[in-house]
Amino acid sequence: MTRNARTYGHFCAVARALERVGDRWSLLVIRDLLTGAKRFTDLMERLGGITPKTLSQRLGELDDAGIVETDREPGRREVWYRLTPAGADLGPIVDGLSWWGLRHAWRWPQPGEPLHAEHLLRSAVQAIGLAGGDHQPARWHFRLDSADYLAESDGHEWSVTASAAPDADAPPDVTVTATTAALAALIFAGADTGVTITGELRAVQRFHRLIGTLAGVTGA
Amino acid sequence: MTRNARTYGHFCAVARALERVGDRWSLLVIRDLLTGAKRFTDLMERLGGITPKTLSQRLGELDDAGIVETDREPGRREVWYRLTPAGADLGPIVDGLSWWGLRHAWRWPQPGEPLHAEHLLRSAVQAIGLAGGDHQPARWHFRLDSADYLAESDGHEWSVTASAAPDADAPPDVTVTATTAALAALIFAGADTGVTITGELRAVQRFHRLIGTLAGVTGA
DNA sequence: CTGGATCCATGATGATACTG
DNA sequence: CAGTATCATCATGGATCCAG
Repeated sequence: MTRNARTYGHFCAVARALERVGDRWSLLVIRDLLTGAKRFTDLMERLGGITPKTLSQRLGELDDAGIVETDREPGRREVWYRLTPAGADLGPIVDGLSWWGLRHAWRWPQPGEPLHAEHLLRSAVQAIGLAGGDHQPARWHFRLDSADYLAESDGHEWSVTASAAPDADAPPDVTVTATTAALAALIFAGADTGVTITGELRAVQRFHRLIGTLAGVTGA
Repeated sequence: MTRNARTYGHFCAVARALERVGDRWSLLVIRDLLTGAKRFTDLMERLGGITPKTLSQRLGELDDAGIVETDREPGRREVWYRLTPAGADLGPIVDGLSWWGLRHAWRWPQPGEPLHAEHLLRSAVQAIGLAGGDHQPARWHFRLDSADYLAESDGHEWSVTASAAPDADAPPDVTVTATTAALAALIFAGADTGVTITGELRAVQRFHRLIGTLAGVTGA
């Protein structure tokens, strides 16, 4: 096993935290689990560039640290990884990094740089929050490249959930159907080709108003 | 030079941020600059365990990234490093890590683990905030191992500043004189041997009440 | 097919010593 | 005081392979 037990040797809570989540890739694994439980290959797909060895190692370390739970059921092939409550408490830190990255480390997509729906949605809702938003609840259902996502606001904070099939008990305000690339074009360039938005007129208008804020934030 | 230009290749603000501050030691350098500008050797002392080579490399990368500013004056030996506004914007992330570390990654001091006054004060004020505090402004002057620190609250957020000589225009509510080890003993074990606290009675009582919260937080 | 493990190359970090 | 230089070690990346 020989788990990475490198420490900083500081009696300091920041150093203690970084001993658990400061390794390369760790916070990105947590980022992708914040939108819901995933399998090894789901994570491999989102974490483009990670090697299976490193992912396996990180999941093991995060499990040891009580941040990730491994769900293996006898007779089931799939292994699901999910955040523990302690792992979910890292949400504000990931959001903070997203906020800072949007403010100070923005870069347009590089050639050949893969774009994942979840990462796009995270940036988008972060930008809405950064721009002030409108402090109203919202419930937006996205169907991108045949996968479902839910972006919702309680009027205060936004969150993104993956694999959220529409729920009859809590219908979305708007439903957006597109490819991830088409949604990116809408958000960054205002081009709505290939994007279908349904919902009540006012809700759709509000969606357009709020989603338009990302270009402004990054252009500043 | 050959600066570390490793990227994640994700079109994602979190990954963009981690490309700049995700390397080992980077956020600890930022942690120590958040309390004020420092020299190379000041940082070496606080970052126990870092090698001069790594510190030099990190400072160069953070300077390139616009997070740290290097202040060299001709004819002066000292080089001062300070955070830029973009660097100061990382404060909430460091505070978030401190909060999480206090909650989920606490460990009592290991044998031989050095304890730095700044790190102790950061944990202490973080714990006060975690425990709820009392949302009153405060201004506490510490003189620990012959160095000055100021912990202050605007009633909402706490901050720590190093090398803050007492300011006649804004006198502190309480003044605490001790060694770092003695203050740690007060905070963690309630032992006030070797700690001198001066100020108005009510302010001193409040200090004792608030500083007593850390043991409770970590014991939970 | 998913969920990894293994081997090797490379690059980042650590330890120690030394210098302008 | 503010770093560099050198060498050793460890973590990560890339490719391939394997078991259920």
